[in-house]
This record gives sequence, structure tokens and C-alpha cells, in this order.
Amino acid sequence: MAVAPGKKSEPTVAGYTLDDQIGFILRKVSQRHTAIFSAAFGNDLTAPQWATLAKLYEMGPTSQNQLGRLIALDAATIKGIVDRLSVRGFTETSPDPDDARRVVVALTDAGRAEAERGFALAQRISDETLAPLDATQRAQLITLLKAMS
Amino acid sequence: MAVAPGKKSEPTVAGYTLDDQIGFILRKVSQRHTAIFSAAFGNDLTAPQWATLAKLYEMGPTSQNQLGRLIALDAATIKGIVDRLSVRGFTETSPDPDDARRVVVALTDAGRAEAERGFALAQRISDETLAPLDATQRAQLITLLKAMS
DNA sequence: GGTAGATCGTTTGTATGCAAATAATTCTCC
DNA sequence: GGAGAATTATTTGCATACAAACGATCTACC
Repeated sequence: MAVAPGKKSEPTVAGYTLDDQIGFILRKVSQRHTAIFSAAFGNDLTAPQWATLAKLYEMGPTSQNQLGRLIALDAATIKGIVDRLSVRGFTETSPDPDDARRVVVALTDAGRAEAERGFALAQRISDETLAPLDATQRAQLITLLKAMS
Repeated sequence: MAVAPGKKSEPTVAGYTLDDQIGFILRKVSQRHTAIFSAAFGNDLTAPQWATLAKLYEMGPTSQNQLGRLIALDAATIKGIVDRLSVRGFTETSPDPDDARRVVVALTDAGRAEAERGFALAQRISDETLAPLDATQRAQLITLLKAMS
């Protein structure tokens, strides 16, 4: 017998088990992270919005598409996020004097303050997400995931 | 000096580096998986749609919310997915005779055929997603992620 | 200097995800 | 057996994601 009966609980075709697939597990882990994130930031910021503020804080004013590339958001998605952040006064956009195609995105004072307030929260979110793992496992996980990104 | 200048490339506040955060890395890894998935399945099925067919194949007819719970999709999301799969003839729904609240979701013959065709593709997608890692690393990663889900 | 190709940003359409509110039904427990 | 609580499904609203098509602008290269 190739498979011990009654031991594993999810038999399918040719040994494929949805619950063991990397894509399925990734989605569940991401869901848990999202839940932790919104418990910490509340309705204030979503994870992509936080990424946008944090990266702008780090890089200074950046063209919209370039900003999206830095945080892995495509042109359509970063536009929506910047629009919403701008409506709320965290970012502002202006034409690039050197390139009429470009829109430069910058933090407002309120956006800078929000970013500075966010770093502590964001750190806590990462810690809580990784809480089931010890320090060695955390380092392993990050290394393995980075190899796959 | 606490931090070697010029060594790390992403200095921010209090040592927080967006690019090293678990949430950010998870999003990028998920993006890569999504790209691999749609390259394999084309416009045929999305990952949640595949999860739905695969789980139905495994479990047989299941109430809609229960099905969603098994694959980590909330009631609103599983409804949309089942609706779309039903329009395309892969699933069908019927009232549960034992509980008037429930809707039972089942595979059609076409859905069963699609599922059987999909297992090989899905296996390939998982392999390709994990391709940067060797067998030991793959097992480690899956173990660590499962501990976090 | 002029054009072909690349880049930038926008828009549209579709598909998750998730929160919140609602109606219908079932369950619990006194 | 009946009221209150829980469950099931639906609907609405909002926020990512991503593909595709588009016009405007820039760059490369002849």
C-alpha cells in the first residue's frame, strides 16, 4: 500500500492535497497577517497604504510608477492608493518639471507624522505575525521567503 | 556607530525596514505564485476557483459556507466564486432538504473533469513556485508557514 | 531632426477579500 | 413549546490586484 489509510485526512488524486500546497498556505498566512494588521492600524491604514507611506518616508518624493515598483504595486493599483492617501491628506502629487509624463508623489506633514507614528505599530505587527516562531525559525522563514520572491 | 553606513540600503526609523517585514515579503511571494498560477491555468481558473473545485472533488457536495470555511474564504467571497463557477457549468447549487438555510454546492460532470485535469497543473504550479528551494528547504518552509496559519 | 520604440500615467473591467447589515431558519435551554 | 441566541446565506460598500487598451511624452538611434 502506497499511502497509510486513516493517517492523512485529505486524500485526493495522485496524492495532491490542497491543504499542503504552498499557494493555499500562503493565502492563509497572508489572511492572518491582514487580520493582525487591521487590528493594530484599525481603519487608519491598510497594509499597501502603510507600505506607500513607509517607502515615501524612506525615499522622499518619488514618481508614482517608480513608487509602485519599489513596493510591488502595479500602475493601476498604486494610483488608487495614492488617490486615497491624497484625499485624506497624507500625500500630495505634483507634475515633474523634468518629465511631463511623470507625477511626483510626496508626503505631506500629516503623512510624515502618520509614518512616524506607524513604525512602532508596524514593528509590533511583524512581531505578532511571527509570534508562533522562535528567533531562529523567524530568520529561516524570512530567508526562505526572500529566495522565492 | 550602531549601523554600518552604506552596508544596508534601506535605513528608516528605528531600524524598521519595509523590505524585510514578513507582510511585505508575503505579498511579493504571493504575487509570484499568482503569476505562476495564471501562466499555467491561463484564463481558465483562478487560484480560489481551483481551491473550490479541488475541495469539492475531495469532499463531495458541501454547504456553501462550510465549503468556504474549508478553503478559508468568507461567506461573501465563496458566494461570488460559486456563482461564477456555476455560470460556467463547473458547479451547481441546490437547497438542502434537511436545512432550509443551506445551499448545497456540488461539482457537475464538467466540474469533475476540470478538477481531474487540474491536479497535474496544480502540482506543477506548486513545484515551480518552490523551484528556488531544495527539498529540505521546501519542507522547512511549509512547516514554518503552517505554524503561522 | 525625426521617427520608432519605450515609458508614464489613466481608465475600464473583472476577481478576490473583508466588514457590516439583513432576513430566514435552526438550535438551546429553560 | 417558545424566546433568545446562533447559523446560513445574501447584499452592499470599499480596497486591493491585475490585464488590457489608450494618449502623451521621452529616448535612442539613424
